[in-house]
Amino acid sequence: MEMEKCEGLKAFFPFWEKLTAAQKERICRSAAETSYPGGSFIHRASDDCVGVLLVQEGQLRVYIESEDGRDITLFRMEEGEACILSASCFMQEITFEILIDAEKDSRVIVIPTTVFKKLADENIYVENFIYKQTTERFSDVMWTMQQILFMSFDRRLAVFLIDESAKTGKNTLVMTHDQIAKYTGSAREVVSRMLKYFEKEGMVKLERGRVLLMDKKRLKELARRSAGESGK
Amino acid sequence: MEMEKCEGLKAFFPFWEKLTAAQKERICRSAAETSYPGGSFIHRASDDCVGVLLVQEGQLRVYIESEDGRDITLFRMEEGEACILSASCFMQEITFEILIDAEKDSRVIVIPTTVFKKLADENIYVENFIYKQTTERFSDVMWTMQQILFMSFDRRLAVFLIDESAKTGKNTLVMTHDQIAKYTGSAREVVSRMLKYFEKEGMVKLERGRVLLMDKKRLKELARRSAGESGK
DNA sequence: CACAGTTATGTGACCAGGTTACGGAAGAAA
DNA sequence: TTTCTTCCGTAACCTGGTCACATAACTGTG
Repeated sequence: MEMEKCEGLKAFFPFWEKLTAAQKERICRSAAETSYPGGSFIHRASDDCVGVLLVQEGQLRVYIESEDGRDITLFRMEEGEACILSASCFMQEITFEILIDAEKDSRVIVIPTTVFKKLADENIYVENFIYKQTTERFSDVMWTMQQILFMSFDRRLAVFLIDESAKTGKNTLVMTHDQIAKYTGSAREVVSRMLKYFEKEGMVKLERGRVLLMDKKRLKELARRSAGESGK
Repeated sequence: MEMEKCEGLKAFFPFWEKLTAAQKERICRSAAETSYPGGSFIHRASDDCVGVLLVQEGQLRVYIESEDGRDITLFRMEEGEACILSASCFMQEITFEILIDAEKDSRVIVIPTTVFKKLADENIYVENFIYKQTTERFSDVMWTMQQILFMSFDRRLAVFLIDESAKTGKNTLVMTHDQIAKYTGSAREVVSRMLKYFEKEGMVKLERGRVLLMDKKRLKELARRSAGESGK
């Protein structure tokens, strides 16, 4: 059992072979599997700092929050990904606060911050892995920011619908306007307004809790179109 | 001479003592000092990828650009700082494009990307330094993004004026509305509009190419005020 | 100094999209 | 059914970014 869990860890950690037997043992014994129901709150850096999260199943949403409670999704984590930022409290280099929700029912292996910190202090390869991962997330965040800062909302929404459809392999997206707003860094009303317009144009069909993509070709065009071009 | 240059490098690189003599020699010989006049363009990741920049004197502006030419300042680099992102092309983890300008006349030591990449491949401490630095920049960028995404513009501008005054130690900021717009991620007209309002309220005085802070106390209040509070 | 050229600023009109404040419809629970 | 909850629709409004153009302040030149 224990051995099996350890085998699982290997896939997440390229530094695995650089660890001593004792270190492997330590990380292995501290790793605990936890389940979070969809919609539940997992983490706020400043209070708990849960530790490194290894997503076994489900999906997490990593976001930032303003003083007055608005939030913006930085990126999402899926099965097979390791989230280091949830242990950001032990990196002095990280000075911003991130929050994490479970979006779907999720099963996650948690390695406590303290254990991971000790490992990072002992082993440069572990430390390096952490910062390298963080750099990858940096790129994800920059992608998101460029979307929000530079793209008009119609295009951004089209990009989102197309991406989501590609990811799930389906033409029916099961999500609320509110969720879409969070993913696209907008507001629910704005999403509703634009989706209504898309529907009027025949590109989508709306149902409660669902968006059906009716004309992916046109949506893709809209998504591709550079900022300057007209709607013609 | 050569030795002196090397001594200078030490201060930038905490991994210095982990290098072999040959490695020190290599980095030292490849390091070249270049001067850029204020306002000049230094770097675009996709074309040149100059390498690691060590700012000896002056100030650089690191920014991203949209397809239609709008740009947003991510952070600025000052004397004594090392810019790794200008060598981002050798990190696969970095997938976004950054650009760099000299803001003031600047003197910079450039270490070519190839040399640094080789070093990073050979020495885990060098690689680790790179990713750690990048993580620091990540934090800078998140600070900027939170300002842009969450703060109302009057507050953001007040924060900028106060910060700038603290940094230079003067109450007269020598910069144009256009520059301020770039730093605050806004547009020139918007800056002019708001500065005019600040002037009407007696908080600043405007001259061509200058902003004089007349009532720092009120500006600080404005900067501190959380999103929800009123102007009262 | 007169003049042109360049850079910096001022301003009104407009527009996209975020915010507020509702009302109403679709499901779920009782 | 009735009630509750979640989700969606919509109008009015506000902020701030965009566009178009005017004006003012410096700079260099003859």
